[in-house]
Amino acid sequence: MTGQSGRPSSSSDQPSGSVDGVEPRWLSEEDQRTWLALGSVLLRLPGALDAQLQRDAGISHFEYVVMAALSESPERTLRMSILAVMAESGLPRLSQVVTRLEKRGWVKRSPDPTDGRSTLATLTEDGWDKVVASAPGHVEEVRRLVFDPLTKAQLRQLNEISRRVITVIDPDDRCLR
Amino acid sequence: MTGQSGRPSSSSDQPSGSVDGVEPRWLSEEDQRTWLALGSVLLRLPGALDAQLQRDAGISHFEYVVMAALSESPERTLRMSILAVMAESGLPRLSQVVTRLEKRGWVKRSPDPTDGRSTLATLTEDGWDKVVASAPGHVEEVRRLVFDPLTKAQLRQLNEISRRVITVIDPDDRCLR
DNA sequence: GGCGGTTTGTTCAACCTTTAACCAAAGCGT
DNA sequence: ACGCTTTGGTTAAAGGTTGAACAAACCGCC
Repeated sequence: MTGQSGRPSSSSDQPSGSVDGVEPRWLSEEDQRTWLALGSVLLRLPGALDAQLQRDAGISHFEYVVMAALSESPERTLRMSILAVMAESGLPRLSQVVTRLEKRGWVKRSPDPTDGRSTLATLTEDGWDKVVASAPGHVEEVRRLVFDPLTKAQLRQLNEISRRVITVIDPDDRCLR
Repeated sequence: MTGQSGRPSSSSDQPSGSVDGVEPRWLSEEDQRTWLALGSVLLRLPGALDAQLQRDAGISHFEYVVMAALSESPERTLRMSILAVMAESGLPRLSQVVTRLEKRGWVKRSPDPTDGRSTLATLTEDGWDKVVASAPGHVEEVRRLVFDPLTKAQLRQLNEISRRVITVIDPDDRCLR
């Protein structure tokens, strides 16, 4: 119930005599149901993904994303700022996660020779093994929760729907390529 | 980039000679793009909603949901445990948020006369005013980010898609009614 | 070459969430 | 009525995230 947009069932219901000038366009019954369902997905899908990785691999989804991004980069290395963009997180958050991963021996930091300000994060051999070991289970879960229950047509729609929503939230986004 | 399922571009790529027996079914190129886009929505839509409410009303999305749920209940009152289910949160989280809302004068607690264990949360007059004041802006944002950019057909699909995903995550869910 | 302004990254503090422990009241069998 | 278990809720501690402040290095311009 993230959604349903909590329109209090006021006494002055549908009529257009609002206090502040314009009467808000409330959601229709059907739209409310849609919003309710979407809200639930928004709230639970990330949790479910996290749970699987935590359970089977002992890492958070975010940690996985960071290591996965490194694993696909040349030299398995990325600058912190680039990595932050790819992981859709701020620098502080990334910095602490990398510290955590470094302590576990999966990532190591090194100064960038070409730019004294920036740091390079590199996935270690152990880190690569960790990603390889974790990926199948994670992919399987993604497939089970999202791709298997939907038809091909729905997946195409889901792609287009997501794309449109993102465009509104952040018009200049790298996710659209 | 929550998603893309971080399949490390291994040297042993598509072939089915896996170490642990079964080769995972990787995602197709197109599915990866879909997953990437969905991941971005999962990550940013909640943030965008929170941002709007924080900016315009000074409350979090969760606080709004709690108050909205109360505003639609008889007597504007709900038992904590029921409210927790409706807000899709655990009791501890709810308890602290209600404490916060109580301090702001928007909610008050009272013991349940019919059951000495449980507590009733009631939306005060001020709380009701707060919800009424916040709702239009929130609904407008939901509409702007999700409903306006999508076609009627896409909204129907989105409803069905969400429903299916939730069913897999949590087969016995009250959201389906 | 040196000075201001900007980028990059880390650290610190405040806040929120989650997990576990805890207490009080209710149900329930004897 | 007495214990035992279950349910409802709060509290305490631990972990993670966000925002502000800070240090270091680069860049452009004089």
